[in-house]
This record gives sequence, C-alpha cells and structure tokens, in this order.
Amino acid sequence: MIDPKLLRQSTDEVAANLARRGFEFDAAGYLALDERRKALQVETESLRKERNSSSKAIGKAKAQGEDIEPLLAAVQELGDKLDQNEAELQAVQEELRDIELGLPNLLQADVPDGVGDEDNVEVRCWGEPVEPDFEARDHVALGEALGMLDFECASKMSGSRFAVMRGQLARLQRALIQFMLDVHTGEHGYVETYVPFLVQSQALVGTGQLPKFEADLFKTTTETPFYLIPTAEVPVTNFARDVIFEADELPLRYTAHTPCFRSEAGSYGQDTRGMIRQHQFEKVELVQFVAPGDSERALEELTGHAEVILQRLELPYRVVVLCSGDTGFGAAKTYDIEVWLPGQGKYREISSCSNYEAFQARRMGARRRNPESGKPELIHTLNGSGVAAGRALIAIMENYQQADGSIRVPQALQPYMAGATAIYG
RNA sequence: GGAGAGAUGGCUGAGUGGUCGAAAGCGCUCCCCUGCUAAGGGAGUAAGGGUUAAAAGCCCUUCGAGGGUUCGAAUCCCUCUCUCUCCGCCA
Repeated sequence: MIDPKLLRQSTDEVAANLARRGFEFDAAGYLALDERRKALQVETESLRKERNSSSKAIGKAKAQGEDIEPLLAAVQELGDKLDQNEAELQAVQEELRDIELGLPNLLQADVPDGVGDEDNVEVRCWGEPVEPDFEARDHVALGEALGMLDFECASKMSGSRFAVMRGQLARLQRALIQFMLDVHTGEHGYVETYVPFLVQSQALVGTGQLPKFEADLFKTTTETPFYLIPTAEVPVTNFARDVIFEADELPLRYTAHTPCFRSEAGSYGQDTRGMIRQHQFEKVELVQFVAPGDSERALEELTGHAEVILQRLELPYRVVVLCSGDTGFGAAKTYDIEVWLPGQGKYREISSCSNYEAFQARRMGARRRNPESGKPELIHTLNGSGVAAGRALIAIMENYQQADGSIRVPQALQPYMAGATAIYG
C-alpha cells in the first residue's frame, strides 16, 4: 500500500510513477472521494464529541439527583444523525481502502523503463554456458529416459502441471533443499523456520496477493476459506504482522522450505512441457525485515545470497533488473536471477528478489521503534527465492547431463547424496 | 469430539453501567539525592486516526474479534476466534 498521505499530497508524482508500470491511477476520482471522507470524518468526530460530553453531563446530573429528562431528549436526535454519518463514513473509507489496496507499489528511480521481460536489463553474468559435444536434451527427455520423471503418472491423480519423481532424482531435489538451507542458515545468518502451508485471506492481503490476484491461488471450500500458499513469503512475512520491533532486533532474516501452490490462471499454453511451470513446486525462500534506511543495501545482499547457491552448484546464470512494466505488484525493485538451461538454449528465471519497502509493512502493521524519536515507524520487507528447488533440479539435469543420458551430481551436493557422483538409469 | 476456565497497557494484575484509556506493582526513560556495587525520592512511559505546511495543542477510536442494548459499555446480551486444564482420539 502506498502512504495515503503521499497519495493526497503528491498525487501527480504518484500517478506519474505508476504510469511507468502502465498503471492508470484515477487521481481526480481518488482526491474527490478523499475530500468527501475528510468532510464526513470531521463532522462525525465532532458529533461524537458532542455526544460524549452530553453523556458525561447526564451522568453527573444523575449523580446529583437532578432531573435528566430534558438532557436525554436533546441527545436523542444527535444519535440518529451520528448513526447516519458513521455509516456513510464507513462506506467511504472502505471505498478508499479498496482503491488503495489495488494500487501497485511505487518504483524506485533506478528501475529501467520498459513494458515486458524483453526490456529487463542485464546487471551481471556468472559462469560460461558450456556447449556439450553431443545434442543437449531437455530435462523431460532426460528424466523420462532415466525412468525417474513421470508426468503421465502424475496426471492420473492430479491432471496436468504436476510431476512424479522417483529414485535418485527425487533424492536430488531433497539434497538441493537441504544444501540450500544449510548455506543460508550456516553462512548467511538466516533463521530456519517451519510454517503453515494454508493461510487465511488477511495474510495474503498483507503481502499483496489479495485482493487483486485471487485467481492465481488455490482456495479451500471450508467455511472459513484457506488459501494454499503460493510462496513461503506469505506466512514468513506475516511474522511481522502487528509487531513493533525494537530497533536493535533488526535486521531479521528468515528462511523456509515449503511447497508452493499456484493455479497459474492465464498461463495456459506457456511452458506446458515439463517442470518449468507447475501447480506445485518446492522452494527455499529468504525473507528479511530491515530498518527503512537499509532496504536498498539489503536487496543487494539478499540477491547475493541466492547467487551463492548457483555458484556453489556451478550453474551459469545472469542477474537482470526488472523493467518498470515487468516489476511485480508490490515490489519497488526486483532482481531476477536466470539460470542457463542448455535444453532450451536460454536463461530462465530461477529466483526473484524484491524490495517491497514499506508496501507490505503498511498493509500488515509491521513497525519498529525509531531509536531517535522513540516512535513507531514502518519497517521495510524483502524476499527472494534462494532458490526454486524444482527449477534448480532442472538446471542441474540439463547442465550436468552426459552423452549416455546420465547426470553428474554437482560436487556441493555429493555429501547430501551419500557420496554419489552421478545418477544413472 | 466432550466438559470447564479464561482473554485488560511491555509484563503481572484490579476494575460488573457514568470524569476508566483504565488502580496497583514490575519493567523502562529522564531528573534529583547519595555514595560504592546496591539503595532512596520525583516525573514520565500504549497504538491508530483527524485537524496542521509541520509541530504543539485539541479532538476521535481502540480493554481478543464482530454485532446488539443504552443518552453513556472494559463492565449487560448474542455470535465467533484464540489460550489453558481435564477426558477421548490420534502422527
């Protein structure tokens, strides 16, 4: 959520910033509605004040044994007017909030302009894509030939966009997760967490998936609906809901391995082959809570933490900064890490690291006590994949494939694979 | 799943219709005194919002959540949620 004060006072600047995303903000409409809110609120509060003082007077008069009948009559009409005003005010406030919840975050000044992913800007590149001296296969061909990756089997129970893995391939994914968690907790100062995979709507409003992107989520039909988490960002970031941190508690760094569930509405036809885009996948997530002045530096660090994983796995990748049109709803700035996939002959997203600044914090009341003023202020939140396990698995299969269809195990993972150096069919 | 108890400020805990946003204690901050390892005295100490260019001040809201009764609700009524204890059941 954008600071409502900023929305009122610098409406044109806000509108111009949002326009960089291709988002059209009806500034005039918003301001008109806010004017109505202001008038109603001032009036309602003064009515309440009147009622409060009258009630006190009645109490006093009664205590002194005076006749309170005339006082009661005077307050009576006031109550009706107040009820009406309160109802009207509430309606206007809800309307304003709906608008505010639907506005994307302001972009940082250094986010490049652009419309789609073709306009993202490469920031750096690591490793050299190696051309094998045989025809590179993609992970589907490799996995199926090994007898360890089975989409048909998955479709029997769950339909499309699910996978079944068996044997050493299933174990390799587990090894990856274990490895990533060990690096982040042991070397990058993250606290490992275990969190619910089902959350209620207010948690998703807090992180920004709701109310706008309900169609991308799986939802239960229980009386109070639960949503399957689309990312561990949702439960972990909500740790900070309604919390006022002491200044010396920050920064806080949390990591979690969870499955992620996405209905991927509107993605039909894209990546229908293989494990790139699934309804269910495993991910290790990184989340940070930092002081408002520290988030830009924290984003660089967090992105670096995700990069370390790919470096240890010796997977070539590049980092791109997302352009204005491609940056996600709540993010002020996002780096995507794209790993080289020989089977596709291109770089594909394996991690997305974003600085949300106060966008999520404002939605969920995440604050810290400012050490100078002693007053609460909104913190900044960040998160990034560190990294997506399913896609990392694909990257390993395709980058470590041998001419005979076997797959070498990256050195960093061998300790997690009982010393195995390769996977054979 | 069954039975009971509870939810108040950073914490403990009082408060059953009227100056209660809330006693007291603890904690914390500042000041004073004292002087030596600890003690004494005083003051202050919730959050959100409105008004303001901003601040001060003033005002509104909030005692688990939502609704109701009332001129007036932490206090009365209804619904829900959560926590604790016991029983049952389970991983």
